[in-house]
Amino acid sequence: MAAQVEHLKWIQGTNFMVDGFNFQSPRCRSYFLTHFHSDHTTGLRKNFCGGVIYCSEITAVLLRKDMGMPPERIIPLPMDEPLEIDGVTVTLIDANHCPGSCMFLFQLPYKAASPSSPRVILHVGDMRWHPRLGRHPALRAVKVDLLYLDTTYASPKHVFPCQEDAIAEIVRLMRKERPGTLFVVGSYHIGKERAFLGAAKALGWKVWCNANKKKTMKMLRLPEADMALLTTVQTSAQIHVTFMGQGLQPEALEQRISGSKWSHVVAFRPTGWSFRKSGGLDVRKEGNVTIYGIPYSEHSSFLELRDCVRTLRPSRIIPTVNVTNDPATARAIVDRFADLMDLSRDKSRLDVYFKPKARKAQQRLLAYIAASRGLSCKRAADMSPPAQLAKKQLSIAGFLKRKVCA
DNA sequence: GCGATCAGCT
DNA sequence: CACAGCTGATCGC
Repeated sequence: MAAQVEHLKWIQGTNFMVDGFNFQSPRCRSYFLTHFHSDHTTGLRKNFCGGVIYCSEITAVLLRKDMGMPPERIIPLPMDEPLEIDGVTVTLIDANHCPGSCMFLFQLPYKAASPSSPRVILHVGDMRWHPRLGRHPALRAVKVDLLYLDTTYASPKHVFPCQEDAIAEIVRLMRKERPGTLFVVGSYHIGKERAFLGAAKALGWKVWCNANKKKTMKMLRLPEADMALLTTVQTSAQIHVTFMGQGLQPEALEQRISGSKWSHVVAFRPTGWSFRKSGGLDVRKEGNVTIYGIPYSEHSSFLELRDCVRTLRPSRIIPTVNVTNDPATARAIVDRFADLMDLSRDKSRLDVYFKPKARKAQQRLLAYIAASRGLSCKRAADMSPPAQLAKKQLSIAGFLKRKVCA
């Protein structure tokens, strides 16, 4: 979850906001949306009037047809084409996260930036890094000063295979099942499409999804051949697509095959969190229901993050995910992350912010910082009671920044 | 009472 | 724990 913290949304030195629709300001008339997931559209409604919204063409279709936003507020931008907005050169680069997702590369004019402030800024939104991104002409042409990074898996324990291998694993598991088995693949409103389409393609099977999901998928400009795999007639498909939440509960799966021609149901939960270091399968069996966790991820693994940072060599990084967590995660970002990413401490800095109203997490983070920087826990706890922390957001953020980056 | 926001859960 | 997104509680009007 991208934390709802204003510092992570403003692009420094500009009047631009990225995925920050809940932070309206007269200073900002230009909003940028990286992709159409609800935690990035927080504060955005169809009658949003904070300013114009720049996004990819696919995201623009979703804003119009799925959210019902009037087209005149939306400015769809093509990928890979530098354009000037308010004197800043903006380039959209595919973020390899979900359909329509993009990163924004901002290049500020020299005159606007003071020598110490960043001139080249990359906000990745949510991203799955791939070595090919390091060869992208727009990225090769610049030296990134400031990188807003999707640090969802910013710890060395998060290793998982590429998507192709994760899909191959789904296919292998489907092939070895007995006849009469229905397969169910979990999905989000947008996302995980390659997991079920890839498996269906490999096996030559049809995919059922409900009418809503099909309607959404029509907006994603998927290849004709992929769309042809879809059917809304349940009995003609051996693979069903369902929402990752309730749809993958054993009771819901049981329900799905009760009274049907299927005797068993095997479901797949495609998420990076399901990776097992032991190499063993993440599997849950209950009667005629089997649920596999598949390490199919739409965020970068730790090694991919490291490759990203080593390729781009940014002067500074602002983590946008996982900044609200417990002491162990804070340590991962502040210490281990910096070490393993091979950043030189004098030239690079990691800014750590926290969610103003995440009271428990906030207190734990303060306690951790106090402990690790030689302050007493008591002192940190005494600084402000939780209710006042929200009001003191700026000064506390400053405190954290000084302490963590010292 | 309503919409917005948030913690908690999966 | 996190993902994305739902639910129910709480806040402000």
